[in-house]
Amino acid sequence: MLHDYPLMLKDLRLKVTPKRLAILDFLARTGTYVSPEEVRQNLREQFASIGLPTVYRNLDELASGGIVSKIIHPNRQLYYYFCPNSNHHHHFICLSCRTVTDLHICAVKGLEEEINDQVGGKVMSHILQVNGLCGICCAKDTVSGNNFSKKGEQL
Amino acid sequence: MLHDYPLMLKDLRLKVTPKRLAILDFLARTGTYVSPEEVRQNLREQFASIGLPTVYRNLDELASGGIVSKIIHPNRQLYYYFCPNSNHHHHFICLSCRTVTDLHICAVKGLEEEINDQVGGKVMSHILQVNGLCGICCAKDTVSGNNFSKKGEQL
DNA sequence: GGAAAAATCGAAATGATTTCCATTTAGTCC
DNA sequence: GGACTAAATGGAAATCATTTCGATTTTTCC
Repeated sequence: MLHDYPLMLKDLRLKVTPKRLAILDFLARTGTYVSPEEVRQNLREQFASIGLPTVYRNLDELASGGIVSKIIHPNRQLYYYFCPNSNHHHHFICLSCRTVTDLHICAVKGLEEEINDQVGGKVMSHILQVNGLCGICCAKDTVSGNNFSKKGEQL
Repeated sequence: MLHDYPLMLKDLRLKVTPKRLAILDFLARTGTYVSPEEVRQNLREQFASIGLPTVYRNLDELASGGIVSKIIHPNRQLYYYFCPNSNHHHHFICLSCRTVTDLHICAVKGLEEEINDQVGGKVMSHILQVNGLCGICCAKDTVSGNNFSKKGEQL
C-alpha cells in the first residue's frame, strides 16, 4: 500500500517538511512500533542535525492527527506505530518483536452502556491495549532482542 | 466494609509496619485514586519522617498483591486506588473528582479469541481503563478542583 | 521575492520515579 | 525478654524520558 505523505500532512494542516516526511517514511517502512529515540537515530542517517524535541513534537502531532498510534508499553514509555486506519480499533502488541496486530472487535461498547446505566457519566477516552507475544515469538519461546528498559513491567 | 489490614499484609508476606497500615488506611478512607505524593503528604501528618521511596515501594507492592489498583492517568502518571476486589474487572475513572467505578464486564475475552485465531500468540497483560466524568461531575459540567498536571491529556 | 506563520535547533529544565546504602524495625526462635 | 535475620525505611542523589525556551530557519502563499 502506497501512501501520499504530503497529502496526509496537508489534510492535517501540517507543513510538508523533509523531516516530517522522513519520520513518516521510517515509521511506515519499519512496520513495528518504535521509540522516539529510535526515530531520531534513524533520521540522523539522513540529516546532519535532528533535535529530539522535533521528533517528539512530530510524533505527537501525527498521533493527534490519527496517522500514527501511540502504544503505551508496560514500561510506561511511549512508542509509535504507523497506523492510518481511522476505524476505531485496538491493538495487540508483541513485547518481543514489536509487531502490532489490529483487532477488529471494539470491546468498549458494552462497557459504555454499563457506565451509562451505573454511573450516568460521560466517557471521554479509554485505553485498551493487549500485550503479549505474537505467534512467531511465542513459537521461539524466547523473549529475544528487543528488550526494553531494565525496569520490570509496570502496568 | 471493614478490612483486616494486618491479615491482608500477612497474606502477601509483607511485614506489618505502621507505615503500611497508614497507607492502606489512607487509601481506604479516601476512596478515590491518589498520587504517591498525596499519600506522602498525608502520612506526614502522622509520621515525623516518611520517604518518598517508601511510599512508592509500598504502593507498588500492594498493587502487585492485588490490594490496590494502579490507575494510569491520561497525564501518564500513576495513581492508586484501594480495590481489594480480586475478581477480574475494569475501572471507570472520573477525571474530575477521581472516583472509580468498578465495571463488571470483562471486555477482553472476545479479543483474546480474536488474537488466538489471527495471531496465534499469547496474551500476557492488558490495559483497559475508561476515562471520563462521573454522573455528578457531568451534571456540574465543570471540571473543577482536582486538575492534574498542566500538560495536556496524552493518551 | 517577501512577509507571516510554522517548524526546527540546541541547550537547559522538568519532574516523576529509582537507586544506593547506612540505619532501623518486625518477625522469630530461644 | 533478648538476639538474630531478613525486610523495611530514610535521605540524598541519580536517572531519564519528555518539555520548555528563545533564537534561527523553512514553508506557504501572495
